[in-house]
Amino acid sequence: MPRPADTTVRERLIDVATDLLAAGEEVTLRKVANAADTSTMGVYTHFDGMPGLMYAVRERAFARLAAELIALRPTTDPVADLVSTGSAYVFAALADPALYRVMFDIGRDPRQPMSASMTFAVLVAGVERAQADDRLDPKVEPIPAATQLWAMTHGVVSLVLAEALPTAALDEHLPPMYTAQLVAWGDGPRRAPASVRRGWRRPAS
Amino acid sequence: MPRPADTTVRERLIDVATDLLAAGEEVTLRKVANAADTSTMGVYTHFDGMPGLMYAVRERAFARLAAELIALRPTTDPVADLVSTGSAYVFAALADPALYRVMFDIGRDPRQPMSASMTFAVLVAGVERAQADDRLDPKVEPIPAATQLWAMTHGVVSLVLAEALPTAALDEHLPPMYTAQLVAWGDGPRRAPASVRRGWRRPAS
DNA sequence: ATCGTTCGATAGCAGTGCTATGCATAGCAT
DNA sequence: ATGCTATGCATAGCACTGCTATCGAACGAT
Repeated sequence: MPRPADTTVRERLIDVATDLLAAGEEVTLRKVANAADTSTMGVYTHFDGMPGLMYAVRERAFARLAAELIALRPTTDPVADLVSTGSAYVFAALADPALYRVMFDIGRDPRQPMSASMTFAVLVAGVERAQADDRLDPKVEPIPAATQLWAMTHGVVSLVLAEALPTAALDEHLPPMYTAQLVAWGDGPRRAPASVRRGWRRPAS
Repeated sequence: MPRPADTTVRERLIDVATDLLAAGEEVTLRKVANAADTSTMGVYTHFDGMPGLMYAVRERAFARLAAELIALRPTTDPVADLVSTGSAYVFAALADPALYRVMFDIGRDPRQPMSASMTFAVLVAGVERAQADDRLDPKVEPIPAATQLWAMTHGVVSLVLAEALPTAALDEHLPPMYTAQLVAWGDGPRRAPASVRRGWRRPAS
């Protein structure tokens, strides 16, 4: 059989591309190849050209994000956990804005990485936990509910990254949006979602 | 005085760039210049290169969007009008997805067109009208409220355009998000926001 | 009519992603 | 151990990108 591909090259290419994004530099074919100590052809043997590399970057970015969200251990307050998850999501996005933009920038490649669904699944599980604890109305469907939380969060984050809203908008506007939605899902009469009112800060772990 | 710039060229360049986006084609310097019946230099006399042209495109896109939203005449139900404005916003975004993406894609140009504030101002005015009619809690601050509506709408639209949500999400998820937020602002006890529950359809005018 | 100034067309620059071409290398059969 | 073969990868060149230097030409003021 023929010579096997040096699998480390593939990882290095994704690493370098991700690092370039984090550094705010442009991700270009030759720059990536050089920094990964290979030639431009590496991008074509391991990926389907530049779009393929960017897809791999998105895939890994979503996977990392999902891992970060899962790393948050559930507490005894599943509604507060839901907010913590959102907080961690926001924190990750702001920690690497260029990467976050790439994650949602399907150029001409409409594929969505499997890992994106993983990230989403964390939200769904969070809603289901809150329902199991009788904190949210059991008639609320978890998937649509998670979708709405995701859309709200992504909406504010996206506008902030687009310079359309100041960074402070995350602290000022996202909590009341969560509050309104959680109340609509039954967290109102039972007890006030104080967790949300406490503000929007970096997650503990 | 010297020779005056042919101001029609400037408009034609913006036209052509916008049309290319609507056609789903890539906007390239030579393509734009050719289609506008001028040379590549036109982009540099009338704009600050390609970024300048794209900024002008965004500026006009926001202005057109603001005009469309203003064209919606207020009815006797200001809360329903708020929803209609959102509906028109969504419709405009879906009518030209590539243009909408460009509107919020600040490449390395952090400037935000004045016309973006115009669009936003329509939302603020809508909230104020609802308060004047005693339909929303007067303690709600219009600017933050409008920001939240904008973020929710943009969030869902953005995820749909990123292929992260199906188009149907606009009909299924945006209305309940509006409902929850409007209820939180006082539209609950008084009367049900039936306007929202009616669904998410194309605005009349 | 003349002049001066600015527009805008032409050509060339470095850089982009991509492909065609070789060549060295790693695995297998012998 | 030794060929053979199929594959990874480097090189060079392609058409294309945005941009700038140059220069002719058109217009307004005088």
